[in-house]
Amino acid sequence: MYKLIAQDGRAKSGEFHTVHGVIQTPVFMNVGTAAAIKGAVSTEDLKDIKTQVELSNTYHLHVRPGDKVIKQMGGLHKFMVWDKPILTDSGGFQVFSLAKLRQIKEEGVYFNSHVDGRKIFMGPEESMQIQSNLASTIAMAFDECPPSLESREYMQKSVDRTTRWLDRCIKEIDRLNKLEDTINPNQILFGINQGGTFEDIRIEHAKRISEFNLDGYAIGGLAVGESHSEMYRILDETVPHLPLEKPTYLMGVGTPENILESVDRGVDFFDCVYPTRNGRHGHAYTNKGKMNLFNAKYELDSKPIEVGCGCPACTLYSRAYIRHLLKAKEMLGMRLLVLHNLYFYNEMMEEIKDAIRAGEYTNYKKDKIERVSYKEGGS
RNA sequence: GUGGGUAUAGCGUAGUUGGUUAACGCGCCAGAUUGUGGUUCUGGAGACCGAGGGUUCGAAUCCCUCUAUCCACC
Repeated sequence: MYKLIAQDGRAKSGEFHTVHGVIQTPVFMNVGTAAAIKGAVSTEDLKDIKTQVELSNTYHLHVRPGDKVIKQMGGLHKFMVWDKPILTDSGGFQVFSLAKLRQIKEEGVYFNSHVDGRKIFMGPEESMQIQSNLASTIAMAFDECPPSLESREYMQKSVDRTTRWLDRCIKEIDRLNKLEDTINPNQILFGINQGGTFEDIRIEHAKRISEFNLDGYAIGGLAVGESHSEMYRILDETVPHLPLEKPTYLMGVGTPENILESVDRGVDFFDCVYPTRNGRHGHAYTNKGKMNLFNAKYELDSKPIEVGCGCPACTLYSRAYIRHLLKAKEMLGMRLLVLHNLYFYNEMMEEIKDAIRAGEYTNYKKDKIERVSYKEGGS
């Protein structure tokens, strides 16, 4: 399924073949939690901004509209009219991010729905069943994502439980893929490495989950409060213990700089809310740093967000107009920024892929980091 | 013309029986956000309290005059 095309140092580029098409890596998966990219972006738009993979969320879709509704509608692909790969996150992160509303036990997690407060139980089997109903291309294992400041003792307990849960996920998805009414009988499963900032726990866990011979492996529980240098240290230590000939997915990361650094450490799948959330909040990513389109200095600026950018926003609209839309709370303002940011990320991933395949990643990375972290954005 | 009310930041308001650097919302100016709870969160600037005079140790608060404005009645 995964074909390693090139390596440049530890940076790797591959082709991941799925029933919904080929993914060229490194790739940034565009986050659409509730089966939609926030900011009024349609799946039609995604074609214009080079989206390869859309990411949705098991927990959120289970709560609303319900995974059984989506199954009856023919699965997530049909439902949202998107025929390329979809990855569904397992709901494990919500255990962590909705921490005030949960109880973790060996069998799984008890949530209170954030929509109507009703009690929900989700364990490895439930998560797999929901993801099978959604019929995503790639399902994620149901894990626990503990805060990085947890004690070593808790972390070890949590990671051991995540391993037992992975075993149950594998058994359940194998069972589900063989059922007659399964929409995507070829659904594949990625395992998730945990261990906080304890590198020995990380390494041991990476070795253990690698033995399961899954189609891909993710690193979770990073970018949750620890410093960048700690995150990079954990990647330095952990990634070599995950299979080189499988996708390596760093969950929830990150800034353009985070991505460039993580690629250099062997990661080739990413996702992050930054381009969408920051877009909704008026921030644009450019090769001259980050811009805040709310700023007064753009009031009479007739240039596009980024001169030379081929995104749907930059090919037509001025900074002044987008600033006005944002100030007036017109939805189009958000939409244009989200389109621009996703295009920027997707294009950067393409550049990264080309650089690795050309053996020029080191120079590319150095130059790109300098550009994206330029402070006086948008001149 | 007569009677009454109101004047506090760009706008709308709060300021307790007169008491140290006059508060709040919106707006304005910035900053945050890492497997998204969809207009969020955190800061900042900005008013010598309509003008002038008086009472008082001390006035946005009390008194007088003026100005502006609103309401009612002629």
